[in-house]
Amino acid sequence: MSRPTIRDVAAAAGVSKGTVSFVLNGRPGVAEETKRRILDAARELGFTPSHQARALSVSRAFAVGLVLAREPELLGADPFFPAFIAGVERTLSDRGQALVLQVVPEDQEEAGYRRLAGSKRVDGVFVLDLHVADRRIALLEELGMPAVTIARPDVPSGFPAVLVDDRPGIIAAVEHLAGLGHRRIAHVGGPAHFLHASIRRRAWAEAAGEAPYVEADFSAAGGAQATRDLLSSENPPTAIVYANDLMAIAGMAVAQEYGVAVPAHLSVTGFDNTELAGYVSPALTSVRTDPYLWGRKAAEALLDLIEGEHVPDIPVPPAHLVVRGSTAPTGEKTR
Amino acid sequence: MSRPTIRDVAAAAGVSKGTVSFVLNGRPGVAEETKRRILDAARELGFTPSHQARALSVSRAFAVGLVLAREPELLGADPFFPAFIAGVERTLSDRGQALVLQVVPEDQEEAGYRRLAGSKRVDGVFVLDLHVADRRIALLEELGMPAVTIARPDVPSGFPAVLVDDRPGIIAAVEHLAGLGHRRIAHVGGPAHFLHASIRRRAWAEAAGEAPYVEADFSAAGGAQATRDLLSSENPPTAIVYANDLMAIAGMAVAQEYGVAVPAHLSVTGFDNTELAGYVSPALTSVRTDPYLWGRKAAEALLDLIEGEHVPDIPVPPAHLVVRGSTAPTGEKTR
DNA sequence: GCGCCTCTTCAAACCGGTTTAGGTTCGCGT
DNA sequence: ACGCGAACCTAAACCGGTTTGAAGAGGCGC
Repeated sequence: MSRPTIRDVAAAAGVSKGTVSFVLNGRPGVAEETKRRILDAARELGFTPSHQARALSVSRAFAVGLVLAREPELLGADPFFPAFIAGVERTLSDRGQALVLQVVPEDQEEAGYRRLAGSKRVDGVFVLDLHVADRRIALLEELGMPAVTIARPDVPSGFPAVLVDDRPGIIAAVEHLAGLGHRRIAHVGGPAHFLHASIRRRAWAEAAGEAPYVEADFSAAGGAQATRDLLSSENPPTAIVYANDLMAIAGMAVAQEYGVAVPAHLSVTGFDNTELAGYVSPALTSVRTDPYLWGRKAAEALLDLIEGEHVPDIPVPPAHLVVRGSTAPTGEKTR
Repeated sequence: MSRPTIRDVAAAAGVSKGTVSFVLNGRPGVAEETKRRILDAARELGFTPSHQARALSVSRAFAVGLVLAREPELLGADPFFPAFIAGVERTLSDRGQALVLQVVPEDQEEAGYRRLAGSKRVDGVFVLDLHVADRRIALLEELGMPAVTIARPDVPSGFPAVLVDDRPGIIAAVEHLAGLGHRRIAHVGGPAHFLHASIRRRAWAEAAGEAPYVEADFSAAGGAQATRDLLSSENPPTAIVYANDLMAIAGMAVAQEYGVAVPAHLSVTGFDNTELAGYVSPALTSVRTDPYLWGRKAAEALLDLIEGEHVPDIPVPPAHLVVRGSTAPTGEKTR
């Protein structure tokens, strides 16, 4: 026999479908005795409401969407997504919702959102990796799709946002280096069109003053190349603040290759505080972020928004510097 | 105005809902002229069929599920999932299906599958990280849920499987090391209850003969600890074959800390060939796998299976050794 | 005994598709 | 002129829930 339907439960309990529906949704107006009979019958039959049928009648998908617009290889290296997704899921599964993923090539992000919205597969979406003037915001507004973004303070996004502030982390890194005597503190950033990359860069620029900047792409290869550029320049920096750990680790390898000792001749900081940061040599000073928490918060906000509540922006604790062995005073010529 | 329904299209084209449905699904028996009129009307109105309604009437979810049972932190470090998921998505989006993710604590994996199956949210699932005697197989059979596994040759899983053979990669690594003169080639493996970990271990054991083995957990911390154990043992190995890159990289850092030069005094190999492998110092010799491809193949198999086709197991090209700087002849006492 | 109110339950409509069992219409053979 | 089959299309049932309007039952005051 196939799965029991609400009709079977109704028949077993000797009532109508409507009454069963009322009981199962905890609505008032059903006699205690009847309620009990229905619940017993439902348990007896092992009834689980059909998600599809419910979705159709209340026109909700009971799912939210996430569009990942990165090349597969890069995705694998980025510790952000899995942690963020885990956080999202944490909230969603508590609330009986599902997460629908959509991985698309970087240039087809809009199509991804359209697809999710067009077929009403999801009730809302997350918007990650905000761009500087992000077209997705307008698109989603046009589609009437609820959304929550991971945004930065002072950059209105038009939707409720989890406000992540990268600046304190970057500033802490720069100040930590400055405190160690560094004066030429370079920065290897991410693609400038990403809001987070540009904000990290700006924070660095304000704290570090005049110093070399290289734009890379968050990949190890990009970090390595950027480091080569910096180290082979006329007046190489004594410290480099990287926009993520991956580039920083690749950068340390390049330094080694160039015979530049870390941290004796070059101090290095990362960003993300990936697990590996603590297990490379020297261990990487990095900025700790908490994508798992962001995921949880973002999902809560999105679900509330979908249910029609008014959702304010949600600030999360600022990033925090974790000092390890890759940073040291300048001039220390040990080794 | 809200989204147009099939009824609106029918009215606009002056036909019945049924006819519209026929045309939109490309079924024969509709006059060319009518077909054209209907398609025009649909385009005109910007009609997109409601996924929910279709799902209800044909009782399909048009989605497949993936249960990730790992702790969030570990998830972030594992390059496998994102790449696998990207591959899956590649196939799915071509075929109009969606991917529903479910992230659960490691001990609640079964509940995750039950949840996906119970509400008919998905038409099929992937089973990853097979265990040695995996209870999920029986569970899914009981639930009547189509599934595709990522399995290993000679280990029947009861469902169609993408057959990934890790052995050639491990054997190549060991033979490469043996060819360089190594005789004590240790292995740092993953948790023994994972099929892939136990198979890698067995392949290593057969190729390397008597040599130290340490079980770790695929994490950097675990890899570091295992390496400490090996290096501080009475008769330390001259080479270590790690079951993944993360542990290998952490291991290299430990070696450095112990004053054991890689590759001069210790050769090291990883597994996965993550991007970072090429950008640490020395660059890590590793075994290249292709989770993106596995994802694509697995998704194709799963969709075919759901449509009732008979699906054979799918072998994929074996893993391949990528030699880099972390391996060198024994006895080379350079530096 | 009657009207009225409250409490409980039911039947039916609805969500937006797919599918099936019939109708029409038309051309054609005889 | 008639019967018949093919081609085309429609109406209605169905998927499995939710929601609404109304009906029935019982209790109360007068």
